[in-house]
Amino acid sequence: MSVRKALVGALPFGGEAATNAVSCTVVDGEQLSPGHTTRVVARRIPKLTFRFHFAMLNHFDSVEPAYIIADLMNEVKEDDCYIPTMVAEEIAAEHLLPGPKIDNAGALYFDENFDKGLEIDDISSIFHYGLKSNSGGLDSNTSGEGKDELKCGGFDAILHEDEVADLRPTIGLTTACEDYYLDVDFSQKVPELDYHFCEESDSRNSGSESHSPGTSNEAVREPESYIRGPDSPNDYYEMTIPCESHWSLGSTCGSEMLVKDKMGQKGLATCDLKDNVEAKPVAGLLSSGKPHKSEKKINLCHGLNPERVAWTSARGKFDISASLVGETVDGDDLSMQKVFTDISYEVRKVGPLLRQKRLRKPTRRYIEESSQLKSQYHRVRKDNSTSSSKGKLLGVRHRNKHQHKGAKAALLISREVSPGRSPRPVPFQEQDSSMKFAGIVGHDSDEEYNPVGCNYSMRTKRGSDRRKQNMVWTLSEVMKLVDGISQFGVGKWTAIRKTFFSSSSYRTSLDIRDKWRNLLRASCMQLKSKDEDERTWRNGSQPLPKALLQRVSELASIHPYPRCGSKLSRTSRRDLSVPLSCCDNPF
DNA sequence: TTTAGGG
DNA sequence: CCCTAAA
Repeated sequence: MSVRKALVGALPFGGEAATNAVSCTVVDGEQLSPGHTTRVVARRIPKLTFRFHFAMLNHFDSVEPAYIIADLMNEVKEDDCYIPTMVAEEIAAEHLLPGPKIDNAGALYFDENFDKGLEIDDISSIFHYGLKSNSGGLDSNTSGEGKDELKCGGFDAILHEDEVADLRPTIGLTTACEDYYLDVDFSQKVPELDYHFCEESDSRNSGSESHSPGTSNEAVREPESYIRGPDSPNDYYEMTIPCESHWSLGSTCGSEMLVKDKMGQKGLATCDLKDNVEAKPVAGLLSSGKPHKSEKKINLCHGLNPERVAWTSARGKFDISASLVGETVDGDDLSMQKVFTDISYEVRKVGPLLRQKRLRKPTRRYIEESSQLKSQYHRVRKDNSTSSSKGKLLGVRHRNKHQHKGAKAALLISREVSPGRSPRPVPFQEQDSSMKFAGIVGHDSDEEYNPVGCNYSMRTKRGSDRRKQNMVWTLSEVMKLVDGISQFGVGKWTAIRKTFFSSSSYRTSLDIRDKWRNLLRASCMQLKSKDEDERTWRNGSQPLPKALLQRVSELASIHPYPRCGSKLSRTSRRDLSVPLSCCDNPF
């Protein structure tokens, strides 16, 4: 049996990818890394199918996608197994098959016949221009014969149907999926799933109607697509895309190229298999139905960023089948929206991830920013609910908060919904100094605090929305802090937070500790200058009651702050003209 | 992950 | 309020 090699795509391990005609399910848990091989199960599925892990989308450093260069057999039968070869070499565009036309600038053009190749009858030609397994370069042989470099010795390790079914549940298993459909009736979901196509692949695939957009098969599909966040970040999901993918990216890794979808819309795309994928549609590249007037920019990165991209491929090039951007909503919740607006797909919760990696909790800043974006996003959705959902593009910008190692990636998602609407997230209405008095009301109702509301202040610098929050400490909060100190002592900030600030999620243990340190200085200062306590509250805040500060001093003597010596006293000496060391032993 | 220290 | 180091 002749074995041909084709690029299957980039997968998270444990994932599933598909070419246009053959889906490839990674069935073992080996981490896909360059040079490694893994078993996949090939199926004929007239869809682009891949499975992905939501943690990829949700967390910064969870799963590194891998890239599969699969060796496809000449004639792939259903449930055939083959061994893909993992390669890491770049794929040169000039080695691509003549299917897409390549000009001297490296631009790839896909004409109308491009999608014809999706038909199963043409699979031999699809994968004819495969990749050499060892070199990673494309086999430029055009004789029509594939290489036999990879024997089918792995067939003795063929997984059977039931084993595969563990990874690929049927459509009936959609109970968990329902939670992830947003704002759309469930009846609108796409009923077709890969297993259905598997069973009738031969008959369906031979006809062109199942591969042409706008046909009856396509007409029933719900164009609106979105992905809802997971209830558990360790779950992974399956996304099925009909193979009527309208556009494809070339395979030149690391270089920019011009791509053109079948609708004739062009775009710039940059592919870097290791680091990122960037697609800059020039004019409606990602929206074949309605070209966009304004340019859209989409950055799709994996690695440290929550934006992910999944690939499928055919004919030795990459086809970006879906592009996802992440947006944390509340904590670990996540909301996704695909970049494609003209291809319907659905996301199903499949099951737990094969291998769990360490997850990093999104930073508070990230959560706040994303929730901000979400609120804006929903407003935008509402405003545009009557208009076509097509054409929505996500401009994704990510930035690193610092250039340090570890790169805490914070994500800025700017959405362009219609020309003229600002793509930038609108910060909360900036609060003036009046809010600083709002908290000093004396009643003990911190639950009435709305962290995103009137008491939330955000300092925004032009261009870069730094989320700085100035949550004014209310008197009741200070009292609760004092109570916490008296109960737990100094240093048990988490216990204090959980006990006394459980309703104030915006008060972290670090905030509490910082406040205590400030209270120490304040109480110390008050003791030093008893008669001019008002002067020091020049910042607009009202002074704390002397009794409270007195109690702070008492608690400071009982629970001395650790190492209250050098630096803190120096700053307090500078700022408040009072050495903090006086608080160590006020009595 | 929490705490301490410093800015 | 932020950041990092250290535990």
